[in-house]
Amino acid sequence: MTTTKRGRPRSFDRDAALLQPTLLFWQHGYEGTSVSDLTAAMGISPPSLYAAFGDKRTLFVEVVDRYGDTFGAFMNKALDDASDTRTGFAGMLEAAAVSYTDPHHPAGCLVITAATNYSTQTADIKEDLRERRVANVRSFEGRLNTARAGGALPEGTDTRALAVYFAAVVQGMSQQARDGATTAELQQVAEFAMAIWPEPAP
Amino acid sequence: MTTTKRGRPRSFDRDAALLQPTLLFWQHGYEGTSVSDLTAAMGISPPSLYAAFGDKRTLFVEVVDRYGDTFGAFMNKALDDASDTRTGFAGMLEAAAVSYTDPHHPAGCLVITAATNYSTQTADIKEDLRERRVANVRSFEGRLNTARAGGALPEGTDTRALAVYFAAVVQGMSQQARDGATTAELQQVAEFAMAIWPEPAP
DNA sequence: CGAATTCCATAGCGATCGTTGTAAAATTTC
DNA sequence: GAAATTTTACAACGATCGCTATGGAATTCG
Repeated sequence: MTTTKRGRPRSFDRDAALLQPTLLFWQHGYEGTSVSDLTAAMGISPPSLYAAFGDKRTLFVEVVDRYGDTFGAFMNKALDDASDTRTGFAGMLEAAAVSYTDPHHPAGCLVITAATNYSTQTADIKEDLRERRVANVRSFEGRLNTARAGGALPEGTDTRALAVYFAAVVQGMSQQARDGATTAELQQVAEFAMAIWPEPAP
Repeated sequence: MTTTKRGRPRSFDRDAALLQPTLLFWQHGYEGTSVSDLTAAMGISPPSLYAAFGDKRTLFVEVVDRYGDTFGAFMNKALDDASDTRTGFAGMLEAAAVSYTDPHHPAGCLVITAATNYSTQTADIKEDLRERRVANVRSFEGRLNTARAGGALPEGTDTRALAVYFAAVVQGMSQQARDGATTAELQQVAEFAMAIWPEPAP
């Protein structure tokens, strides 16, 4: 028994409209993007934005969540799909090199760059993104632990340090992409970074 | 024939007063730091700040210049002081691990983080910092070229890619420091990163 | 001393920030 | 068609932004 929704219908596709805020927050960050910028890019008025998405913070969090499921999904996908942990990390770095320099969207990673500058009022936003990055490092560490337990890494491997290393490389690639590095340059960086991986036991 | 300056003397030490803006911009970034934040931390009123330092942009640029000569000087110092290029880069990464996690000042590097989020009005500020980072990559590349010419690196070494790699590692370490990585963890990252260096000819 | 000069704090400028009150427009229900 | 409901655009809210006009306080010169 579903009845059609009453009242004036929304004049825009809520889901499709999320793309513009994503691109703006990605390029300029949370504080660098004003509500006026958002409404202008989306072609709607402020009350429509607030009715559909809540306030600026709520919209931002929804954008970040969605980013993780779309533009940012390559990371876990590469790690999950690989046959072994080593090629998983190698594929993840390679995918980052391509994604971070894709000309169809802003350079780098939204989660890394969108809230590095923050006033006192927006400290919770930067904290939200920080926690996501920290969780990602821990995810790396977990995968490396599994690999070590399975014999794919030497017993004494410091998986924590290795996880921080890979996270740093990814974040450095994001920064380099924003500074103008090319896809080929970042692919070289990705390849260089894998030199750290301990030789597989023969 | 120097005559004493007339008029009411300045009530604060201009040079010493620069530290507070440095720490604020370092922690919160250009747009995340308001003039009100600055004057409150410096203990002076807005007209005093504008008379002594010009507008917010001018103050920021002076802060960045000064940062390069003080907190950020470790980088070129480590590279310059080393006996060979390899230990130079190793020492630079090691110094970054220590400096970026020094509890006496904000984590990470001001040049990397202080203007990643920017509105249309402050695009020139982010561009200024970007150019400084790009210049730094080129400086890396120049040092690596010298090393290759001197036989310290194999003839076929892609020094450009290697420079981008080291820049990415440094920037990733800065990000990790801001996210809470410890000195020891970053020192491990620095050590890992040097695994890329080609074996010296015997 | 008075005059000139320089810096100080108060207070407020216009612009923009994120957000919302109001009322008209557009739809479904009855 | 009338009532109910939801979205729309216009306009404006208080707060904060970067910045400055004004006038008093503190110093040196003559």
